[in-house]
Amino acid sequence: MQDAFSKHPQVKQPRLVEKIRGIIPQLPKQEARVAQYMALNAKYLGFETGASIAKKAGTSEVTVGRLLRRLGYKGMAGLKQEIKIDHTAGTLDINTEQDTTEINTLMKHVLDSEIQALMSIFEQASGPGWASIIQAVCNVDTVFVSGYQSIRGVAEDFSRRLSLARDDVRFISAHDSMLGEWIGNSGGLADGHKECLVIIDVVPYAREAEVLSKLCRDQGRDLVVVSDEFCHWASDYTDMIIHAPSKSGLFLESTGAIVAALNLIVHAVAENDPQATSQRLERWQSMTRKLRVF
Amino acid sequence: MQDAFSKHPQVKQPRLVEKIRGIIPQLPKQEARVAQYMALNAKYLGFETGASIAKKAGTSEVTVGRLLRRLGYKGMAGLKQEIKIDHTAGTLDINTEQDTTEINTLMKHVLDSEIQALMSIFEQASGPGWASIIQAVCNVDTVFVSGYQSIRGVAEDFSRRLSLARDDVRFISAHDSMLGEWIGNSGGLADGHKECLVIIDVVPYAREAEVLSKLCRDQGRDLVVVSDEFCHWASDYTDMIIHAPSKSGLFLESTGAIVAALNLIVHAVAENDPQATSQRLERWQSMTRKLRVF
DNA sequence: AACGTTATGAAAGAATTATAACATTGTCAA
DNA sequence: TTGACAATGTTATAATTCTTTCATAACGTT
Repeated sequence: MQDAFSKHPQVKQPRLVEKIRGIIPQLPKQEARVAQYMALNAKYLGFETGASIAKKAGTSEVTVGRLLRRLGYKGMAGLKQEIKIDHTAGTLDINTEQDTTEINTLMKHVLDSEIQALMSIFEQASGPGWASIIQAVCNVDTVFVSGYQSIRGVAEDFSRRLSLARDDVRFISAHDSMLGEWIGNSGGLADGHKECLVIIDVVPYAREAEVLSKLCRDQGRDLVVVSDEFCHWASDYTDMIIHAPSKSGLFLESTGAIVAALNLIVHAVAENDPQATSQRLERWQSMTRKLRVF
Repeated sequence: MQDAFSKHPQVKQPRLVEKIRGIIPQLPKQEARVAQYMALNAKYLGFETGASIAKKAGTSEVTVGRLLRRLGYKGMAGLKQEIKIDHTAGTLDINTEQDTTEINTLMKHVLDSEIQALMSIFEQASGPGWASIIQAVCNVDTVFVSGYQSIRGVAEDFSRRLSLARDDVRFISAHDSMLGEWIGNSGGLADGHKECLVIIDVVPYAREAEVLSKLCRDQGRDLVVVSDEFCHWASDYTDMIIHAPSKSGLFLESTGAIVAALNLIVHAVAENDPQATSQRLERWQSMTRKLRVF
């Protein structure tokens, strides 16, 4: 696995095809055939295997391997890796071309995962579901936030920051507060009063999260779940879900993507009514100044 | 939530994803994870292999195979075939170019900043100062952690996670606890007892942070500061500083890089004594199992 | 023609991946 | 608790895929 992250494409045409096209003239006959085939079928290359390409190009497996190596890939696996990256990165062509100073392999790998995770988040934040999530958080009288264990703090921070962007944000913890906030109206919302709950939960999923979700829906609140890529329970309760990839090869799962997603939500909510927001910020600053916290 | 104008291939959801989504609720935990992963990464499934999916989903290869068969495919090969068909039929648009998400300019810019910030962190984590920071956190009897305002939660999470990697980690908050932890020995450490403090602080810097830092040094503790790129005060007290870029163009500064840095620290500490760590994890798991939190 | 250089595929081997059989663990109800 | 049964991982095995080595063929150069 050669350094993947420094290779994100800037050009639309996948590098692969470019590279192949450029090199064809200098190739020996058979290899050129293979190259030609690959260029033409670049899209399907992911499904091919060295052998299958060889057969279709009418040559031997060995030749395919040789070409691959000549192109600078470490065999078929390497090529697939690159294609895959082309796909992820192709959707948002970002300039990541930096020469990063020497970083060891694990680090490289982790960094790559983190970047991928980030990209995934930004994709989701540009996707069709995003707007409804933001609306759910904006057009509501009260927003509740909850999170457990290893990301509880992140959830609390989220509620703090969201408070800077809008009114009536509360962090709740079923364990601590016994859900006093929700027992008001005999299990339902007051008329005309709209609420929503943002649950942040990662593996190992908290028993509490699912229970709370059910309760939330039963009482008529909107539900937004920010979770990791393995969360299988959320879709039973809502379709406003953000899946933040967390698998990065570290001792504990990474929470970077979740944080990024939450940051984006706060931003979007703030953007939703910029004027009100800047007023809020001002008031906040003057408050903190009086408190002399800083 | 199906908007007609979206450029997204919602309708195009391939059979595969449908099928998976439908069956997830009835699946056992691990298989559900795999299923979830597959649904989320349907686009890239073509490049994956049974083993690679297993790894990324954090389960064993066998489970993947079982799921595949449960879904009606004859193993990995069968699935790939189906994908290939879907693909050629244009259902899964693996095709890079158009029809992919359009991310607006701000987003692109923010994403770019975030990535840069990440890279900066990873560079620092490979630089010369890193080792001493890790040593400071490892070779010490007690680690204190503190953080304020908008990243207080992050700091708390860090202390929770660090607790999984080593003993005697405590979150302190001068305001809340009045520093009871530190008034023991008339302002100094007991002999032979080594302690260190990790302060996490971002702009606008908390008055408390600097005071605490001074106190910390005066009493003979090591000090690590994780802060943003503007932090001006930390270098007066220590040279173990991580600067996590936070300027990203969002309404509030981004905390992604800080979180990444903290994740890396936890990992490095865990790595420092892998055996002890895995034992700790085990004990933790059995504890949580007894508590039935999950 | 003699020679070296490059191109190529065959066969053997190494590595990876998929499947099957078995063992362990966890879960739930009596 | 205990026992039955489902879930999951382990080990072993088979199948596939990739790489290496080597012998031969093709080509051009002197």
